[in-house]
Amino acid sequence: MSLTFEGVLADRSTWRLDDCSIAKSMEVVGTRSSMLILREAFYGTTRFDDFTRRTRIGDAIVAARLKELTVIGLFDRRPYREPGKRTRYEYHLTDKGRDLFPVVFALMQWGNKHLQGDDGGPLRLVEQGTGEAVVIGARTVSGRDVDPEDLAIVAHGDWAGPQPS
Amino acid sequence: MSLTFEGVLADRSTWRLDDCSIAKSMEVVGTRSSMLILREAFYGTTRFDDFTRRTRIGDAIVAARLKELTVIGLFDRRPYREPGKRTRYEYHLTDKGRDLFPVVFALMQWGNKHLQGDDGGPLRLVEQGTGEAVVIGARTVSGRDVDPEDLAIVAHGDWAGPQPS
DNA sequence: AGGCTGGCTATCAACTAGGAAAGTCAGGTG
DNA sequence: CACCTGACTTTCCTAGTTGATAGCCAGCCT
Repeated sequence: MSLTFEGVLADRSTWRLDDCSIAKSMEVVGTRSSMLILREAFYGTTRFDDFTRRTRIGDAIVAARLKELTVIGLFDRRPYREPGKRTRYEYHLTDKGRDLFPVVFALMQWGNKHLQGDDGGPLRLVEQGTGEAVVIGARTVSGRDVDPEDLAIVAHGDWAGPQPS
Repeated sequence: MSLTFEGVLADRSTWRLDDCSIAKSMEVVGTRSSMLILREAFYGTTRFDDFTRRTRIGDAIVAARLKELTVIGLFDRRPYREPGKRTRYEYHLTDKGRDLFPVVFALMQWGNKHLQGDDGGPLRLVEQGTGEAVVIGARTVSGRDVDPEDLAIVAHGDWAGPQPS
């Protein structure tokens, strides 16, 4: 499989990628600790000590990452107060953070398949209710699955539907 | 959104994740340089100097990564020879490497939406032929889209379809 | 008031990622 | 044969990630 380039991109020797979104994303969330904290957040964790216990990452790093991810806008920091305790903060995923869902679970899916024993790793994603296995993959906005062979890359603003050949 | 845990996982306080596939995946491909090299590989690049030019990563790092990713089994190293040149090697994605497709393009999708200007970044994925926009997301193996709200996590071997309530 | 607890903060050291630049080496060219 | 080129390799250096350990401080408890 290799992707097809459409339009102005067709000749690969005439352009180079400057503003790569993949590179930018990696600079924001491209660390093990960020990913594990995000994993926990998807699992419903919101409090500092739960993050540290469940990820087994040191508290200094968790504190630094939560701050950083909050500044970037992946977490929303909300005060809460338990009876008899002072005010603390909970960290809730924002929409921007939730949108990382495919990234985090595509990593899990790949690790389950290729880095674990034959059992396929400890956890799996299923649909609630039916229990049907869930996969992270490509589909068109209208909901059809897309075979990886049939994918193409276009430049922004360089596509007006299929061209007559 | 936070995921539901099914079966033995239901009480979050009784278990801790040891063998996390996300952590394992990040240790293998969790660097900017690996991701950019994979990006180029999906774009069809196979040769050393094309990787260095198109990713703008130094040759030392590209060499180290290609070797490492080949050892891990993401690339297959094949000799080739151009007329008047000596034998060189091309790096082709294996199935294991190709399976990282959702990871790489989920990162691109997220970066396009959240880290670029209003234009949404330089490149987009479409279906070849129809030109319809493509998204990376969750669906059941039978092909239905799954709303992130309706996802659940189960432990391996701990699910036999929906239970009577 | 004084001690304790929990959520951070600060410091230090080990390790890794990455850029730059020079070195190596097979093999083709003059 | 000497030279050159392209594909790496090696070395050096800087910056960032991580773990470990210790410190800080608000506010509850006695």
